[in-house]
Amino acid sequence: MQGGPLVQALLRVGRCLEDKTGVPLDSFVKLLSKTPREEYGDFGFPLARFFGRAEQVLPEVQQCVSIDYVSLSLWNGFLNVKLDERGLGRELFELMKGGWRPEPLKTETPRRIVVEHTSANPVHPLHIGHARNASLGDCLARMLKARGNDVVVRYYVNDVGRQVSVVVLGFSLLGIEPEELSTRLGTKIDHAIGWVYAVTHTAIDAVMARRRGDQEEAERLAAQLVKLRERGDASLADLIIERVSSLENPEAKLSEIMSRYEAGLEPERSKVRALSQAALEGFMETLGRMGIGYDSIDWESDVVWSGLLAAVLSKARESPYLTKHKEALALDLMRIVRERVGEKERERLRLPKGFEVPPMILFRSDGTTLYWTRDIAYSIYKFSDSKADQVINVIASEQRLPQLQIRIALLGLGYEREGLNMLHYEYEIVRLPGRAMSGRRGEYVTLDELIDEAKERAAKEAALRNPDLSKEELESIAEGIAVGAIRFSLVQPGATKSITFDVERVLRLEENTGPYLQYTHARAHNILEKHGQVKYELAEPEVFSERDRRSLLIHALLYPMVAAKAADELRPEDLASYLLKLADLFNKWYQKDSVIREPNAGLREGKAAMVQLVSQVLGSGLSLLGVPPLKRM
RNA sequence: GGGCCCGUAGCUCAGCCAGGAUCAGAGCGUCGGCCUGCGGAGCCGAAGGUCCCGGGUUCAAAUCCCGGCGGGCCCGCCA
Repeated sequence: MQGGPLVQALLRVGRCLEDKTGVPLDSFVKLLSKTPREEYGDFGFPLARFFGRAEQVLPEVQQCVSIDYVSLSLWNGFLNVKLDERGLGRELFELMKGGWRPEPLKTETPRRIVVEHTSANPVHPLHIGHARNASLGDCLARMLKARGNDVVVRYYVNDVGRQVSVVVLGFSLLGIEPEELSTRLGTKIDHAIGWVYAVTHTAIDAVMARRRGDQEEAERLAAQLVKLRERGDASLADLIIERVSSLENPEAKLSEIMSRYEAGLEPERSKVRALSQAALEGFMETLGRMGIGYDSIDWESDVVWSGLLAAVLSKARESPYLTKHKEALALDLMRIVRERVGEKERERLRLPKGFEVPPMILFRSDGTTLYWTRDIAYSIYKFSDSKADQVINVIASEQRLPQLQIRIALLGLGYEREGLNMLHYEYEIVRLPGRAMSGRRGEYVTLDELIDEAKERAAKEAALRNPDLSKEELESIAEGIAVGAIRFSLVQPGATKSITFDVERVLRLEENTGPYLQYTHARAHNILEKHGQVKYELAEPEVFSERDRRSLLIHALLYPMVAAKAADELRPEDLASYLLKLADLFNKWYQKDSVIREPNAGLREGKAAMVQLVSQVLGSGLSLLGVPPLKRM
């Protein structure tokens, strides 16, 4: 029985209601909520808003539902659903005996969905900002998959463009390989690359600032270089700075590397690839620790070299929307909007009314392409390669404009389906106190450091509580707590909230955190461990007459619907708050009622079944959030 | 200047999209309790708020509309 006894019952009510009153099931599910007062029943739906003559049809609906543990009533325009906990319990025990487990309700309209996330540039280590992207993206993918969709997770390696060229230039000025530097600095390779990137980038900017006479800026950058110098190898930093300063035209150097790479010429072709690959391996190691993986790694350079980009560009050249902007070839997006975008499209594109869309420049004057140009081609590829109905791009909201431009460009170039079904899942970036993080200045808190710090704290705490644990067990538990704490803290606030990074907050282990949920799960698991196999046939539904157990039961049984809704609405934060509430109810009950010391066998097995249910819900929900559901901690 | 996001307890935030039935909530912090009970990463209690401000719509507004104010982001031949 999909959804379990409660969700099935509620859906039956919804369907009958749709049948008898025409109120869509969707609206019912959307607006159904817990009642504020017990005497109204358990769930309420504001029926009067949709249907005036409720009194007349109520008996019909009731009869249509015909589930003995469900009764309906009307109050103040609300249709209230009251559950009989004994009937619900009886049904639950029966299901559990048959091996039923709570899981998100499967969708009736499965789609093929691509989720592209993280896609950090291979020029600096992953930092806490990327972690938010990765955590959100991975969580969306998990939820959508569990909902029954066919999900393909992709990572886009941005190895074409200016940024990678900066690192390549930096290494060639140093005359050493990334591996060597990594060894010399004693850091992961992506950290070493990030250091070279920051030093080179800042050195170039400083030189340029000085040359154009911006003394103030030059001094600021010089100060930054001092910091960077201390953080790595001072003599190597000096070498980069010195050689950058002696370059006649650093920009021309970068431009040369870029265009040769785009053209696929050696040695740039091997060099840039190798460097990106090295950084990527560092990323995957970190993401692997976080429990995050991909179905496909897509290289931006492949989009260029495979001819995909050329095909799109030739379309663009023949397009009626081709124009010139500041001497460069561009797409006249405003004209596309005027000619191709109606009210419906405007909404799908999320284009604000009256918004002036700037033209999209397709090429730099040195002939190389811009990232958004390549992104048009890649977008088409994501749809075609995965035969996707929808593509979700998890990208910071600061990129809203270019993302919108890409959607409009797709529309204008004849890729209407792609343009309209591409969703920019926006999230606010993580800020450091007082400032944004900056890869090119080397200002960031790396994810590796954060995990290690969290792990250390967790290990201390876990060792205190579990002196019997082996080193290996402790290690893996601490890692689980660290990952749980970090991921939960990044996914729990709504994606539109900007987060100011605060180590203390992220690593907290108390209520309203990932570890709190993990702890609750471990407690539940512990009871079951001590209790042994649940004997469902002995379980007495009467056990749920007690208030706290009753609310726990009802809340836990709602899980399949909550998880389904969170998935459809792409709102992991809703799942997070639901789980917190469940944990609260569980812990409150736990405090004053014992399972294994319950003398009455019927009640004991009933409670055990309830704990089993809660533990399964927590286990499933935590997995969807990417928080490891630990059994001990 | 234009577009978008955010503004709720000292702090971090939920509720707003789909206005209602004790809707003013949670956590942190503060203060006070609970360790001979299945794990105290827990539980119980107290203090703490003009829901940024001003209008409007409505029988009803934290929620919708308009106008302000404060903070953030974007408006680059960077990504």
